[in-house]
Amino acid sequence: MSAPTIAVIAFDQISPFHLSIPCTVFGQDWSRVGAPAFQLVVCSAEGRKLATSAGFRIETAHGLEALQQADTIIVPSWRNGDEPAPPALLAALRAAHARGARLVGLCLGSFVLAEAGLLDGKSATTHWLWAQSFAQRFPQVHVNPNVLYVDDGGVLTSAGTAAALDCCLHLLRLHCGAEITNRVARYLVVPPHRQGGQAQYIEQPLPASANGDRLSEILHWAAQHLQQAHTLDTLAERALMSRRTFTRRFKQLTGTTVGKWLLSQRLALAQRLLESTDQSVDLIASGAGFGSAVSLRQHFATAFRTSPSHYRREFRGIG
DNA sequence: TACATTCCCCGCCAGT
DNA sequence: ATACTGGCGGGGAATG
Repeated sequence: MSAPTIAVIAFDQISPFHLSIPCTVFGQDWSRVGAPAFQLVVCSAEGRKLATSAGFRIETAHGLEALQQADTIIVPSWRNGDEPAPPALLAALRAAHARGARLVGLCLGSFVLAEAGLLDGKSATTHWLWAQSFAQRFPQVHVNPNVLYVDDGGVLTSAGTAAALDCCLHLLRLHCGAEITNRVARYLVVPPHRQGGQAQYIEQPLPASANGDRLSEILHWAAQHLQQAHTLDTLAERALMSRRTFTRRFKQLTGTTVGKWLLSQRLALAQRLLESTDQSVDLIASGAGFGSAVSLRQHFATAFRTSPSHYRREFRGIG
């Protein structure tokens, strides 16, 4: 059986980052970890010589005719969510879909697939910043802005920028299984299967440490002392504010609420402990400030759709 | 699973 | 007038 052909659509003003993700996963020689070879073709609907958004130029070897042989076609992004795609590209995507090719829209590439009508009635995702305009422009598509990627029967879409890597690893997994994919992921130094949505990346507070700002000091302090119990009142007192002012200023600064922020910090710490230690789930629960292991499991499941021990196994690449 | 209790979020409004 | 503060309390979620 010949190597599967993966086609990637380059375009004028493409971001090198977006282009590089599918090229890294499917264009590199992964034989050292046992992965099969792919036939990677980068093609363009807008002429062979293209500018990138980073200023340097690239030249593709193929035009749209290369899509006729592709088993999988990846649209790695688009210039923005408002700009229509070339009709010839849309037609080529429809034709490929009709003959059974797998289609992938990474990041804003989902707009192109939707414009081609290939997402009608299906579930899809896109960059969270564009999710709303996507939903308005394509009401016939079920947008889920809270996941890293969606695989709806041969048509895949992924969320913002780095989620493209999760999506491409998922594709790789379909081709050669979890074990080899985990080895590739390890080589790339990313978690083999990042769980959970992109919601956690939307307003994850990196508290701007304004000088003399009492509040950001508290944030740092609390993040360093997650194992102990915190209540609104103790934190507010520490910040020398009333409870009401504290909650209000907190929301202003971080974009989230005190309870949610504490929870996400605790979950992140629990993840780190699961990844880097052999402590029991019980120990990790109390170490991360959860009232009990049950409580940790509950929150872990809703946030990451998996259990702590499963997450640990997955991370270590035995899954 | 059902329940009681505690805790949290936030609109509202009066005070500074 | 304008901006910020903080007490109150309903609705709701988390906890044990």
